[in-house]
Amino acid sequence: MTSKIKSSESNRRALNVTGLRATSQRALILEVVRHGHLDADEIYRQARAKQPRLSLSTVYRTLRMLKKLGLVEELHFDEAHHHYEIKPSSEHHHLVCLSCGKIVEFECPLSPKMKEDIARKNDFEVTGVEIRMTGYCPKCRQNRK
Amino acid sequence: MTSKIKSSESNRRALNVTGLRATSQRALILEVVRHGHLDADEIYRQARAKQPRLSLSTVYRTLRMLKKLGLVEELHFDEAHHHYEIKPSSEHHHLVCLSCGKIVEFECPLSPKMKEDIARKNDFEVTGVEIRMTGYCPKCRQNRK
DNA sequence: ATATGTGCAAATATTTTGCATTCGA
DNA sequence: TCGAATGCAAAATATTTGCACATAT
Repeated sequence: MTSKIKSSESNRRALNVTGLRATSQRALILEVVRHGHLDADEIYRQARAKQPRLSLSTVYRTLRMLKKLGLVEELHFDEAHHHYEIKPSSEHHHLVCLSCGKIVEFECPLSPKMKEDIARKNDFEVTGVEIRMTGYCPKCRQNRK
Repeated sequence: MTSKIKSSESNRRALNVTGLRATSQRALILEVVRHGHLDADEIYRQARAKQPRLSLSTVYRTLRMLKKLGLVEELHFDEAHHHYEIKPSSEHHHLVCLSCGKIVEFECPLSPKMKEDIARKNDFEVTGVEIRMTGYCPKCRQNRK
């Protein structure tokens, strides 16, 4: 298991590379985002447990910047707000349980082929692919019965 | 070209089938949604041109209901709000130009295979698939040069 | 006639911004 | 030191709700 100190240092390093100031807030937010597919408010709540004076504005500002830097990705699920995750090294997609909200990531070997296919057919330069599937996880299917 | 009267009647019929009241507002909103991938505010503005007393609440309420009935689908693009479209008879997906916002629909022959594959691997019952690609349309690529 | 739907205004939720103060480099 | 980042409060944007009145069936 990665120690807190180690990942905190790695977050700081990640920030330094960008030329931006490595503040405790940014390192903390980055650390929280590592833990899952969270929305701004959840990130805020979790982060405030460690740094009570943190403001929600800072969370939003930091997420926007991390997104622009390509360190985190913004996900668009059913809700009116966004979710965030650390930008995955390899492209991956999401399977969302409509009953419990659980999010499972999956890889899609067919994706590159699909991307190329669609790009050619529509004469687009395709820069991103996002696949979202919805359905019911094993646990929720069982509870229904 | 479909006449206004004809499509208005067909909208009314679509509503009657559901057991709900076919009000002029609902028929109008359904009619506007037919025209493209619009967000609530655009639908409101276009609809108000024909029915100035229409309220934005009614637009939201109607969209929510049409969604629940399965007549329209909610799309999740980059923005903080939603877009809506008439529920397509065959599954289709979206290609969004990051420069001009143009939305192109596409079919994905690989989708059923992919769906089955992911469902099996994750033991999910998959009910929906949404593929969103982003990139640059031919026109915008040309303007850049 | 009556339950359902609408408009309006106000509430709620989400995200952004202005500005005085604080803090990292 | 000094420009960049933060916190706070207020604004902007998106969506929902309560209630009196209107309307489809």
